[in-house]
Amino acid sequence: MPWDLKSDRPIYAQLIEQIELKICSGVYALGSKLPSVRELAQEASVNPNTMQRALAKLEESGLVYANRTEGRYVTEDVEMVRNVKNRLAEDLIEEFLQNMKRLGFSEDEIITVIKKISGGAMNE
Amino acid sequence: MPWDLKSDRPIYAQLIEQIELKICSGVYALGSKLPSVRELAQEASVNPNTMQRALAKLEESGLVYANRTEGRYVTEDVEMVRNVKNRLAEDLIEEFLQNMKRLGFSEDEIITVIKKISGGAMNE
DNA sequence: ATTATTGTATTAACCGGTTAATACAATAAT
DNA sequence: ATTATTGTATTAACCGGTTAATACAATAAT
Repeated sequence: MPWDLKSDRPIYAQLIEQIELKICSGVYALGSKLPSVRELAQEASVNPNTMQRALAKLEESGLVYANRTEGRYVTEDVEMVRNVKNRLAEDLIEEFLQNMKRLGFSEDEIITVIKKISGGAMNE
Repeated sequence: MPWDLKSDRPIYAQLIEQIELKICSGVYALGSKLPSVRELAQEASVNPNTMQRALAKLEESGLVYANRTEGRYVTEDVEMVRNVKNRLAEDLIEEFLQNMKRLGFSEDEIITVIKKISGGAMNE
């Protein structure tokens, strides 16, 4: 899974999202050790400072924690990860519905169209 | 409908989207005259240059056109607007599905959750 | 003991989007 | 004819995110 960063938004914010996603989806398991700042930065092709900034924010929110010279770990708090996952999902859904409605789609139409597309060639 | 611009992405890009939305949803009707650059800029609380930039881009794509000193108009091309609307909807859906899947939701789960939320207190 | 790797911090340069101020030609409105 | 409004253009300043280079203390690995 590539990091696919777009240039139309601050990179550090995108990094936060991507890491949250990886934690929620299990790519980075609960309690597991994260790659080092420098490794992650190289992986994502960004400056270590930028990655550091993203990680610091994630630390604020409690999703990861750092042991000074040992490395960084994903929280063991299952509840917290579940909450983050739910929050992310709700945000995605609300924003999506809002935009579709602005485009002039009704809720029924939205569901119909999603079924059609998600059944189709979407999967890659 | 306010312009609700966020600071985490280039404003001109957001302006383009918002104007596209307003055209697709009929707030700015086909062939109708748009407010002047200065008016629009004031409405959206941005610098006229920034609004001008967004409009210039929309002009490139053909969705609006300018008559030098007369003002700016929405295209009369129904087909074009329909296409834009479909493209915007598809983009929204694809991005949404992609993100939800990354979070670990299956297509069935997505539809279930959308039904639940869209039936609920979403509407404002 | 020495070395390599960890997170962390600092400073300066860079870069693109945004604002600000201003000007101009064309023309609709008066 | 004069005036106001239109889109358009230009230049400089500003600002926040990003990069770059570098350094440091702590400690795991050797």
